[in-house]
Amino acid sequence: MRKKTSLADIAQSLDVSKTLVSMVLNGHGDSNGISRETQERVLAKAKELNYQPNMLARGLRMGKTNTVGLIVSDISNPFYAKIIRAVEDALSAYSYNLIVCSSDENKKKEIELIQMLEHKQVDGIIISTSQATESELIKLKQPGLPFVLVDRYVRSDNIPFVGTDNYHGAYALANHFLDNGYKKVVILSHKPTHLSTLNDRKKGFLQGLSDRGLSDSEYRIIDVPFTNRHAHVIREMQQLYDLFNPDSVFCLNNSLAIACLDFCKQNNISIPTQLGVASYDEIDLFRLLPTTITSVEQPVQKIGSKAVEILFQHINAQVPIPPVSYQIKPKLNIRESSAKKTH
Amino acid sequence: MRKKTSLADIAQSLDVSKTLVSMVLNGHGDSNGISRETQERVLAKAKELNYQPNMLARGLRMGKTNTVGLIVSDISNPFYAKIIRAVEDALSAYSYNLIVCSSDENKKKEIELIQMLEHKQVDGIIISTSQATESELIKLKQPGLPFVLVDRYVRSDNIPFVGTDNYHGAYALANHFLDNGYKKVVILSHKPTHLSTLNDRKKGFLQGLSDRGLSDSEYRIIDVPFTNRHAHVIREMQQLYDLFNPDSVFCLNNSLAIACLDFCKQNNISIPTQLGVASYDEIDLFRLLPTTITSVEQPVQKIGSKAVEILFQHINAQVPIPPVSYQIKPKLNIRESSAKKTH
DNA sequence: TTGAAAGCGCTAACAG
DNA sequence: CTGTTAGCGCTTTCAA
Repeated sequence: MRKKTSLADIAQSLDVSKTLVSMVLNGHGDSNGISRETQERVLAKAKELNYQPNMLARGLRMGKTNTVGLIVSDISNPFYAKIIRAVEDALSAYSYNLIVCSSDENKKKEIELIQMLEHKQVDGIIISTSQATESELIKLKQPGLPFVLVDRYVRSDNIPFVGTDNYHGAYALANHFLDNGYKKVVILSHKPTHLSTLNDRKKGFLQGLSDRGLSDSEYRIIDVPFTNRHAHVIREMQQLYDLFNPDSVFCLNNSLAIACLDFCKQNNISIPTQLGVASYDEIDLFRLLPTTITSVEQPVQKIGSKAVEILFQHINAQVPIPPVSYQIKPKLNIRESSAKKTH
Repeated sequence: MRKKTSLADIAQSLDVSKTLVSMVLNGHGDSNGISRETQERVLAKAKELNYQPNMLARGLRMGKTNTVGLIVSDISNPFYAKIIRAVEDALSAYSYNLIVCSSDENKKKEIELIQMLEHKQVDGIIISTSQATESELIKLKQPGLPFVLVDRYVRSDNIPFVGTDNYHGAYALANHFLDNGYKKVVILSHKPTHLSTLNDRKKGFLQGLSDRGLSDSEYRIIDVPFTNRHAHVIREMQQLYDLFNPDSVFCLNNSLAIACLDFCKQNNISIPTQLGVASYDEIDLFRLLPTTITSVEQPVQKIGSKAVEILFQHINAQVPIPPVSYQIKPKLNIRESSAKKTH
């Protein structure tokens, strides 16, 4: 196992300086007026010795790693998996790579991850935070390290954000429910609800209901904890179903929707004849089920690429630039699971 | 935007050496006999100046980055998303992080990614390769850089591998199909089929059929390209359906299964009464659909953790250790989509 | 108990 | 056209 070849090795075996080799290998040969011939000797020798640059050394020297960090609550959630993919693709155009991390909705873990990324000297961080407030994020943030929030925002005018307009997405869905005759609605959400996404969806939906005159007695909210959410949904839906006798359910994210479908399955509740169902967040299979599932679909591709675009504006900025916020309109996929009520 | 604090800053402001500070901060204070008091002064000052270690510098010096690379064909595929999550969790026990990359079944891209990871000095690489042979991988591999193959292997005794026993998983499924009376089977796969996974599944399934005396005229194989696979599946299934009049389909991975479900949906083909369906690879929703989908489920958790375990055996090995292969048995989820044939 | 000095591999002023 | 030098921030002999 021979030692890896470095710039110095090439320089030495050619009897030139490291500087020269570095210039040539980085394509700055011409601009530094290095003779054609010398350049070719360098290139040839580099190939001969199978030279592989050491990005650590380069990064240390240049203060730049061409790596960004991405933190989400769970990379195996299909929604985040797609965001990650979109971010990866957008980054590759800049020759950047991605360190991904799952925070499991755990603030402590999230903070540790941010610090770890800073220690690894990433050039920027994209994060779907589980923090309630900006203060902790700001405190952590090394001055000058670009942050972009995706999906979830925190009360702040100091950090750029890219996400969807959850409020209006849910509002539109509420109208759709009412249009189709539903009037005893269950809202399936999480607690503690410090997440901007869930809060906005809930607010938007409730506003939608109340704007059409639905009274408080005509809906119920179920808030399940994040841990063991599936089982909680099943149990609480079970209880509420007999008590409240709902005609529809609005699931505030895809995990909750899956759990809700499981509940229906287990209890032989047919959708939509016995229960109308809609989900925030799309899953590929939703449009392929025998009964297709109504959903609010977020433009994941767009979110990812926009987040990267903004991140690079900050990375490349000479002077601090003001943070911007993008709220992209989601798309309402009206499908069979929320068909006009017949019962 | 003040400069970040380094070891030197702490050393200087305390009038001690960088050496000492380094020792203390790495917990080697006691073992180097540094006085309790000095240690505390260092720790206090580090906190006061908000010292954040620079892992680049440390990595350069130590030849170790505490980072591994993971390459799969598409990180947004639910199967890989789960593998990634499992790997991430296993790595976090070692305080390691993960750079993830999608190769899109593209050899050239894969090779570039491997090189990029080597340049970034990752301590090891886990890869679900799209290469046909080991030669290219071996050629790339810097001597001493640990590789572990997951999911897909290449003909080789030189690189450790962790995956499932695709042959027997598919073999078992063939038996299940025959047990339930299916006898005109479509096998839905990809071309070019250089992937060990698809090849083994196909072989195992065909062997299963032939061991029970099914003749060549009683099955058909559809091989679609990777690009635009969904549309291809729909089109080719369409054609074959009328011609061959199959009673069942075995989809060799989850993307193909989704496309197949779409085909059935579009053509109002009811599962399983008109067409039995099974998928290799599980998707959460499969067990929640009104008609649940039979699948061969791979132990993703186990694959991820085992791959990491093996990787670290190699990373920590003083002398080269022989590569091992793990083939984990998959689980056959028999569900409604392949119920006993009645027509 | 502590420090000096060297060096990981690279790039960038500056000098010739 | 090319080389010298310095230094990014850290760890590690070796010496005191």
